Amino acid sequence: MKQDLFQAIADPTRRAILTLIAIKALTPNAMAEKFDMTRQAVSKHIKVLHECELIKPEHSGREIYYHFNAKKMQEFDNWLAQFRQSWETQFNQLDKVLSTIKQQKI
Amino acid sequence: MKQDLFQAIADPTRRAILTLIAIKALTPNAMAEKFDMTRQAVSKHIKVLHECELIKPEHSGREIYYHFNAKKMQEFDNWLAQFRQSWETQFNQLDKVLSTIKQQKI
DNA sequence: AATTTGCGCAACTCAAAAGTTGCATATATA
DNA sequence: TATATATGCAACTTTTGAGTTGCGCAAATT
Repeated sequence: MKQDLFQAIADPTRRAILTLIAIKALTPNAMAEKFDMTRQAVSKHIKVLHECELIKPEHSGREIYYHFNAKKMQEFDNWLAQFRQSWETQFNQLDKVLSTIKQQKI
Repeated sequence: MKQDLFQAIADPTRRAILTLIAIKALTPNAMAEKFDMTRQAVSKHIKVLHECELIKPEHSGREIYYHFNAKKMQEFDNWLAQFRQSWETQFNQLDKVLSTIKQQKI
């Protein structure tokens, strides 16, 4: 099943996995040691992250190191872009209010 | 129930609502007209978005205009910050590869 | 005052997702 | 070759979430 990017990062465990491997690639076992759940549960999260290409496997013998795929995460950044103008506008309006208050004080 | 910010944007309908009201504040009825679902279904999405403060209500008689809260959306930007270094690094590495290929062509 | 309209809340159904146990496969080690 | 280790897959249970119907309340309209 093709996984949705937003769905993938909705789970706290998966976000924690991403934070971990953004620093250093890890094997499923290494990840499982960090969380209070079975290896299989972590393995399912890995599957979701892999299917939406947020992580990439690197095989090394019988171990699999999963790497963070920054390129995919940028899609989230691109989605956020549509709102950046809004928040800049709203902050400009806040600036206006603040400077108005300032003037009233004087 | 206190809603999770990432959970809130996991649903496509909720993302569509955010995109809509980032342009112009809307009432629940106005939103429901845009989607092929009942007003109550939209109302539940509004509840989720409101609980995590991604939207803010403005009462006007019996109507409620929901506004986009840009400030809250910035928290995603803050979360993404931890990955920015990763993807700049990964793109620098791509640049290296590309310039290596370029040199081989010459 | 009676009716319509806009909205939220509660109970319910149904589907999906998180987590478990058990098993199969491939690689490493004794 | 036998055994231990690393991983993925399938079946199952439990939890969560999306959507519906039905209801009640408050504001507007008649």
